[in-house]
Amino acid sequence: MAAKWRELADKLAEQIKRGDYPPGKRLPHIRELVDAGEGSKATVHAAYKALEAEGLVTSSRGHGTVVRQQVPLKRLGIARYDKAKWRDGDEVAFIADRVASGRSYRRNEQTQTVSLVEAPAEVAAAHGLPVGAPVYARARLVKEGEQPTHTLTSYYRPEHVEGTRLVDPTPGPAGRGGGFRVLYDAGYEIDHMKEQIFARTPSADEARLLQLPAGEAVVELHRTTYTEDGTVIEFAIGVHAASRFAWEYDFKVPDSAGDGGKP
Amino acid sequence: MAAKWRELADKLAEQIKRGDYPPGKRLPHIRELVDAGEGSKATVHAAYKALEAEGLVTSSRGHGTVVRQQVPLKRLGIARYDKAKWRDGDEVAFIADRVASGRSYRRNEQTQTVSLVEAPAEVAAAHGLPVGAPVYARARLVKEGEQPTHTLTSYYRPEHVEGTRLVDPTPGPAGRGGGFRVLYDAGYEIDHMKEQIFARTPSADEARLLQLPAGEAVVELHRTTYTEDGTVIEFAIGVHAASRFAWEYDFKVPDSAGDGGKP
DNA sequence: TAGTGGTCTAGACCACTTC
DNA sequence: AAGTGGTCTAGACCACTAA
Repeated sequence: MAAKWRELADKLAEQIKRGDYPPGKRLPHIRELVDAGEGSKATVHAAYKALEAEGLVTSSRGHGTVVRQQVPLKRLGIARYDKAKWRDGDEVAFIADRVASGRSYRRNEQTQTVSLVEAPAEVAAAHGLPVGAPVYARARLVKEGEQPTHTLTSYYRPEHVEGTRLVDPTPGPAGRGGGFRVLYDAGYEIDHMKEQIFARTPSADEARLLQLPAGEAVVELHRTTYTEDGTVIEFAIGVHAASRFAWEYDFKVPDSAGDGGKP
Repeated sequence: MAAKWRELADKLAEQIKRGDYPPGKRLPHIRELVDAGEGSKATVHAAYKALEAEGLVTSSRGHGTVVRQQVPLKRLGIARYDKAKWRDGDEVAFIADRVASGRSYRRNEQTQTVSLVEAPAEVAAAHGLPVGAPVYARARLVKEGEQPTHTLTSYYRPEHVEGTRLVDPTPGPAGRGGGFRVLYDAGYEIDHMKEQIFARTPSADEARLLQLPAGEAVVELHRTTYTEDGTVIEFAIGVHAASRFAWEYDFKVPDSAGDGGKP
């Protein structure tokens, strides 16, 4: 026999999936269910908290508990890095992606701060530097309308970016073409990349910054960008609200014994 | 002022990260903290539940609350599909990957069931079939020792696999070379793939099957495998415990205006 | 100001593990 | 049998939102 709060949560989840409570609709108030004999306030509250952790509803004080809108996943394919977009056009990679998916675009949806910091271990390893070496960190918080969707922090070696727009401490987006364009103009053309992806529980800070509902995970992306000769020109760490993104990769099946997939 | 249970949870999390409670060590019992004036039993319990949701500890009745062992992420690169491994050798892709990372390998770490089912929407779309068309589903549950790590269900079109070892209803692994080898022997050589990745909250069923601690997310992987002429020969859905895997992809930066990255 | 969800207490009982 | 975490109650008060 499952716990009472579990049974109640499952019952409500079932009703939500059946459509009894469409997205945006309020669930019964906690006290109503208490009066209806579903248990004490703490029990009903536990059920609601479980539904929130499962991503089905969001609760807010003074307002109620409403069924969450399921926003479609934004699909991130490697086409978002297409050189034509940032070299010849006027689009930053992440924005180009949004344009392609038909969503609106506003200039102030990205905030940025640049600072010179001591390289953390992961950053140092990616750049082949000793831990604590000075690197430029360019941190962005990206929003979709009012809602933050992810953070993205790029780390550069000082000798690559000093004197460029990238390290201009004035807050604001990198401007026409974005960071890759600035590097290109500085003589560093990006050639290939490595992306590493995993999901984890957000820290309390990240949950606040990204306004994550209780129980939502984040996906961390590590992107290493190389020039043709293998120099690491950028290492970036992204932290994404898990419910908003999917990643997509196409590749040939490798064949180390033949010639059928070796890059 | 944060809630009392939040403060307690943060304090304990801090102590865990500082090393006061190394992995495997028991945290103070709930009643001890109640006696120490940290709050009522419900309050301390809420703090412990938060720590569990954050992946730091696991609680069990009659036993106590212990600090979780942080297993290193298993890195999944596309090299795990190397043709040389399954075509010329004796290894299944996922096992080859484990051998490469120096872990032990046991035959019975994978269970398998095969059945003919009506294609769900996603499967039908991937194979270009109408929803409900018959497809073979080959479902595996993969374990690392005693602990389940992920499920992987492959869907095949009947005309591709009928009469092969793949649809042998006898439970057990696919045998020498794995599924790709069977397809290769049947005249279908895999050539390229598409992988889609996203994280989400597990269903109650998945949490039970994968023995997930409260609050741990799953990563869902959709893998479409093509022959050289573009025929979809396998569509697979994997559900992975988020804390155990990372994915890794290398690729050229595309250039739709030139020749520098077009596959 | 009224109504919402969120926190907290004190105490009871239950389910499970260990001895 | 003793001790653990888990559930549940009844009731109080707090923080926030909307009319």
